[in-house]
Amino acid sequence: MDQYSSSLVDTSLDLTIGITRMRVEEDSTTNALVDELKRVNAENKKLSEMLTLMCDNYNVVRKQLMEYVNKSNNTAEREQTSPPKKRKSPARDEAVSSAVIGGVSESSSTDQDDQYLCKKQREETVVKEKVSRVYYKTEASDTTLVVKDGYQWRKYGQKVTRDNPSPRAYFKCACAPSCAVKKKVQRSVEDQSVLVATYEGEHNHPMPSQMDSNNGLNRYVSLGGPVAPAAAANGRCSLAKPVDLTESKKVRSPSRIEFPEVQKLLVEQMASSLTRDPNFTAALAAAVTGRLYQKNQTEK
DNA sequence: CGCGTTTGACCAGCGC
DNA sequence: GCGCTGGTCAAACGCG
Repeated sequence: MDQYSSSLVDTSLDLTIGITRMRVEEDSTTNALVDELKRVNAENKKLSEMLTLMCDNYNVVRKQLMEYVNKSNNTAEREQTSPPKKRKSPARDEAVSSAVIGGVSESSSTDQDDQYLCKKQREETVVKEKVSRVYYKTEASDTTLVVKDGYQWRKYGQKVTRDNPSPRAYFKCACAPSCAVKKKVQRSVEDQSVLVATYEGEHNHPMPSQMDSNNGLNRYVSLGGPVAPAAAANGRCSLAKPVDLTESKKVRSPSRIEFPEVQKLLVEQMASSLTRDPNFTAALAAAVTGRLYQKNQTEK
């Protein structure tokens, strides 16, 4: 019996030792996981800081762009002394403020553009109307030239232009002639799923309907500009209704970017835009690997 | 039948 | 001056 008891004690001791060892191993594994988690968190924090820095830089650049555009508009308005010509210069020499929708941004300037700008620099720039360009990301299967920007439009023409195989549609605000805003919609040459809408003029009436701002096919974020259509909404503008300029200003004001949800959307769009840019991803990968390499070197 | 869209014709600016 | 091109007009057409 004593022998049995002693073997039982030995077995229980072995078990205790085994459990303790397992716990120690488990603890070390947990510690290793916690360390790894801390390391990943630190990396995430660094990346987050980088992104924040990029956001700050982006905001600074955007602010400078807006100031430049406003300055150009003011200068052009002062210089606007000659009678308006019916046919305008290409949109490139106009004060164009752009927006980014669905992660598609305005393409960078080409050599042709540079030549054009050099040529144009010698000429006096006359801006007749405020022009903004908005990019709408659509479904690739969607072949219509309709963008849901919250205003009611009447199509009055369609034309195939020389530089783009896809047709360009011409729209007038349905409130015309009281509102003389026009827009041109054409698919992007680079990406057929992107609709490029060029707005000319400024609505002198509030948006017919502002319902369900995120329900539409097209998601959009405006960087500000003379005409800033809100997202997907349908409705007919009423000529009988008095024009509510305060509401109109509320709708068009660039300050709406300060709304948290819009700001969040802006960040999402920007992040999406950046991650789609191979140059950016390459630069980001280089930065991350560089930091990891640096960290490994310091640990050794 | 009314309204919106389509589409060919026409107009006017621009470059050669 | 002529041709090219973008922009607009308006009759024809389709849909509800």
